[in-house]
Amino acid sequence: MSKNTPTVVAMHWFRKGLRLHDNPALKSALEQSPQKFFPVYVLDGNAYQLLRCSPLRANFMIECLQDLDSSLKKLGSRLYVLEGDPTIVLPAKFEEWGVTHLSFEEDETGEPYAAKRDEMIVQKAQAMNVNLFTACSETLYPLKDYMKKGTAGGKAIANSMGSFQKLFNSMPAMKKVLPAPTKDDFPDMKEENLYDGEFVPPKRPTDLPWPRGIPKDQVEYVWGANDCRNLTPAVRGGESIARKALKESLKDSNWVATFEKPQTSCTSIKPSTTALSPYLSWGCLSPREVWTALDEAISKATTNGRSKPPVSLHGQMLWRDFNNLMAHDANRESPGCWNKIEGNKYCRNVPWDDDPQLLEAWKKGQTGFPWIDATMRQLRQEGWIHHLGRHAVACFLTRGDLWQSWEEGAKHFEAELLDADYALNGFNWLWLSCSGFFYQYFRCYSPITFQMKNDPNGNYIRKFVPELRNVPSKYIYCPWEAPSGVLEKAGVNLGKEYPKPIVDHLEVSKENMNRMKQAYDAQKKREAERKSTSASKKQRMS
DNA sequence: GGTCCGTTGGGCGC
DNA sequence: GCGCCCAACGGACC
Repeated sequence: MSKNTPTVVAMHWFRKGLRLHDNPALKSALEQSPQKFFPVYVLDGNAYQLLRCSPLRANFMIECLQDLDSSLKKLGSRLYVLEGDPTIVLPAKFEEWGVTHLSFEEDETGEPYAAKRDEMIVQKAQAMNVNLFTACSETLYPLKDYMKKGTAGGKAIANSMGSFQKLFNSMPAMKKVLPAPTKDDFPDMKEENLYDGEFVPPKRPTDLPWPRGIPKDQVEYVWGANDCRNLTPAVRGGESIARKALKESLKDSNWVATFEKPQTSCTSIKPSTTALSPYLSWGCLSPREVWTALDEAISKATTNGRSKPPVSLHGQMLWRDFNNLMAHDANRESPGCWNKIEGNKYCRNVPWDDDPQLLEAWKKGQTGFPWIDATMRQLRQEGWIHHLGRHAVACFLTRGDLWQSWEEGAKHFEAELLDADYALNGFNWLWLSCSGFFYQYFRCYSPITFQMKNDPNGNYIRKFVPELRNVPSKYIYCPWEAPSGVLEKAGVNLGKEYPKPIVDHLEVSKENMNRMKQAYDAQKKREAERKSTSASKKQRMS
């Protein structure tokens, strides 16, 4: 290196996108041929991913960071884990390490914490003459590209799956999947620059920072040393294990080619779907790589049958992009509205009740409806539930039975699901509560009969609600209908070992349909009034 | 204003 | 396992 060559010190900032494969921002930073390279992750207790975060989720994140660190070490590098507010911690490191180039994957959904954070970092980096390299690799296409194409000529952006599919099919060829960097791509860092023993990734949830400015007794989840001891995560975190899982789940090419989501089971003990969603939401897997892997698997299939979007596996990837696009569009007009009722243009305002006891019973799996409770307990136990199970419990909490706000349900899912995803979670809660995108509120999931035909023996309930494991199949979905002798023999006193149903499903679901109709009518009225006011305003002005 | 559609409802009869 | 009705939503398109 000649004396006059300025030193290139690059930093790649991992946030989501916790992977080395198909990581275009990481690649572009390495392409600057840096003399020093710092892959960093910032643990911020106030980040939305940590603020309300179950022990299983915290543990999953730690596994992702540990894996990233060990993969980087194999390439002669390592992960530098910092702690605090990134907008303060990172500029300090720019200074200390002499950073000249910063790369990161863009967050396009407009999630408020990320949006504010990135705006601030970009400002500070520019002020400090740090060159920025960003890339969109969270979705199959950049959301801004969908927006551009989908609103050309003053069109409204696609807001149904059908119209989104048309938009998707009109997009140009997808970007190629990038290989992971190799040892040669990394600079030789002198030992003193590796900061051995410093900035090490957390090993257990208790190593994670607390939210700042929130008293400990008001933090919803306290990460104790033994919190994960009795829990059994559905999947383990990290890019390495994610790549194995991808290969494994797509090896039966006929299964991949004929996959139809509604035909999969939500009462099977092991996931009947790919269960790759946690890897996509944390970015351990690249969506484009999954898409390509699906193409490859299907090309090897020997059956004639081919499932199609929206129910096929490709279709599941499309749903993901569509949901991200909707979150992006909603937040573009009203920042941070996506997981809220207020100000969300895609959300109808339904006057939900606010009953903490009902909400708590739902969260704990103590509603007295065995299948609902089993599903909610699987969520707590494993951090994952089948999509249709999510439908049923979401319907139950909101328009179906308990009439509680979907915002509360969404918060709980965000905290407990390993695959919690800002865009997808918001979309599905809007959908299930009939607040947006889906409006057929007279189609209501039965908390009793919906799964009877798929799991007549109630094995799923027996696993997750062990109090009921000896109840005969005939009554396993509705123990309150069993003669007392039958329950006694099974060792269950309703109201003691297991609760009586907290509502009368037939009664409240009927009632709630009427409330839904009233809410819709009220919304129509409000809209008509708004229209006539704005029309008369216009008239007055002219 | 009419018609058709919307990833995965429930219940009945056949 | 399929077709049909239940009572009836909004939105796109004509």
